[in-house]
Amino acid sequence: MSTFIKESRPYQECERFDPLQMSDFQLKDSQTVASQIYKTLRERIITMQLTPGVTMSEQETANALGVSRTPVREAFIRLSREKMVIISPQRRTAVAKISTERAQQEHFLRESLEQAVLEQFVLNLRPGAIDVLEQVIELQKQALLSKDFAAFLTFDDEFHRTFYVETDKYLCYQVLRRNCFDYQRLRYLSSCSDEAIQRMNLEQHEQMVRLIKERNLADVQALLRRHVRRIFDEIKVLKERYPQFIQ
Amino acid sequence: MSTFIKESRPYQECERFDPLQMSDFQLKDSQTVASQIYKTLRERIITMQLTPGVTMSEQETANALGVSRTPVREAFIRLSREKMVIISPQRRTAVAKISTERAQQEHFLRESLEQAVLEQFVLNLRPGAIDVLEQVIELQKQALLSKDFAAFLTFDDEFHRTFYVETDKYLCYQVLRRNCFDYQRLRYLSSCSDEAIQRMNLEQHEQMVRLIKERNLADVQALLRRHVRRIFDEIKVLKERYPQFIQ
DNA sequence: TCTGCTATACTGGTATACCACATCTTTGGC
DNA sequence: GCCAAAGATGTGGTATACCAGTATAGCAGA
Repeated sequence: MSTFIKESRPYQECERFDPLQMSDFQLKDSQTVASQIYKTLRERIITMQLTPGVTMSEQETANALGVSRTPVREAFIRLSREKMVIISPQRRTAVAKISTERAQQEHFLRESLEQAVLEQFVLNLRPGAIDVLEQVIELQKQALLSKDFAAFLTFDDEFHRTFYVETDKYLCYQVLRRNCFDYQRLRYLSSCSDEAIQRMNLEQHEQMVRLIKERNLADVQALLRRHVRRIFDEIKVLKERYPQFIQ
Repeated sequence: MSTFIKESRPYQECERFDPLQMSDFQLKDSQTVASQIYKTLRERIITMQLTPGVTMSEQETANALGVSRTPVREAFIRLSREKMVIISPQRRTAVAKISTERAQQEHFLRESLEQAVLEQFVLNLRPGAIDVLEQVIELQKQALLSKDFAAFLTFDDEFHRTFYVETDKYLCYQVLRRNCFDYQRLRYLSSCSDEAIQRMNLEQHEQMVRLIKERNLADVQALLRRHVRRIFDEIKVLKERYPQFIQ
């Protein structure tokens, strides 16, 4: 029943989170401190700036950010609920390693949901919806040209998000975002390391738009399946390249 | 962008959570206090013992339970992340009303996922899986005979959970549980008030098992669709019966 | 009776202090 | 040199105190 990961290495050898990484953190008045810390840490974990296995202390993070432990703790609790960090009471808190088992189930969830959403999208196509997709693709092209990989992934998300927005399924999209965390990290590892993958991603998006224009539901669903499953062909490669991150 | 619900009534008229309801709460050493409070409140909200709209104070809850505000606050934060309560900073915290919009999207999520899981279940039917389903149905029958409605709903969940367990999709099941909260509350309101609905539920389960035995995927998926959509035929009735709970 | 001001009580957000417990380090015996 | 016991250190969990902002009630003036 215990939820924490037993580390074979002694704690003293565990890599620790370097608080200096947070030096550019600036507090805004418009949100609660806890919420800002949560978002910052989440972003840094997904983009692998905080790598899996790294130990994070509530106290150290609070010191580095110049706030008390309370809001930091609230942020940690949120992260642990979403399995981004593993809290071992009285022991330590660490960034969770990427679980391929988890990523596969997250993928299953995403594929099942997005197939259904895509069906609704194609069957009730709103005038102008295609334009939105094509605009996003244009932004992706520009990001690719300027080699801004982070922006490219943001627009990739935006492309898929459009299906949910247009079919009034935005809450479903949020559930997906909050629960497909290991899948996202794998995707980040994969895309950022290889420009060819991003180009293929872009081509598939363009092909999807063409098929949607033709109202070709069967083919667009098949393409989406291949599109989101791509990451699994690369898991083996990623596992060899980043064995310390993936379990 | 604001997430809190504007109440038209002055706060003084808002119904408040009666701490005496928690008088049977007993602390166990095996879990953290925060976790126990969370589970207790969650259970009471889902089973409508804590009704939508009721105001809950961190301090009052802490007093009633004989603990400090800190673990209570952590429980509240968890609940608010799952949209079970709405925290209005510096104003109040209240049990969220049931949103039909939310329930519909939760239903869409469940239907999309469970259809896919059911397909895997039927295509890779494990010997003994049918037995598990039939055992659960037997338990439901007994609960129905003894008019134990809460137990009936538990076994109903257990029936559907079996599909996820057998197909190694348990993490997907957990995502569903944690995100189909308004759907669950509607189902509770519906089932507990009408024994006929429970009988129909049971019959549909039996029919599903028969179709699964025949490996009749198309019909069992169609039946599942009708099965989980049943609740939506009743929303109008529920909305008239409990206008104060549903928005 | 109505309106607007103000004092007060109360809310949730944050800071701080303390605790039990896991781990690490030192120590003292052989 | 080894190893176990004892103390030191650090962790997350909990309790308490304080803060800024909000709602309420009561009062003052019309």
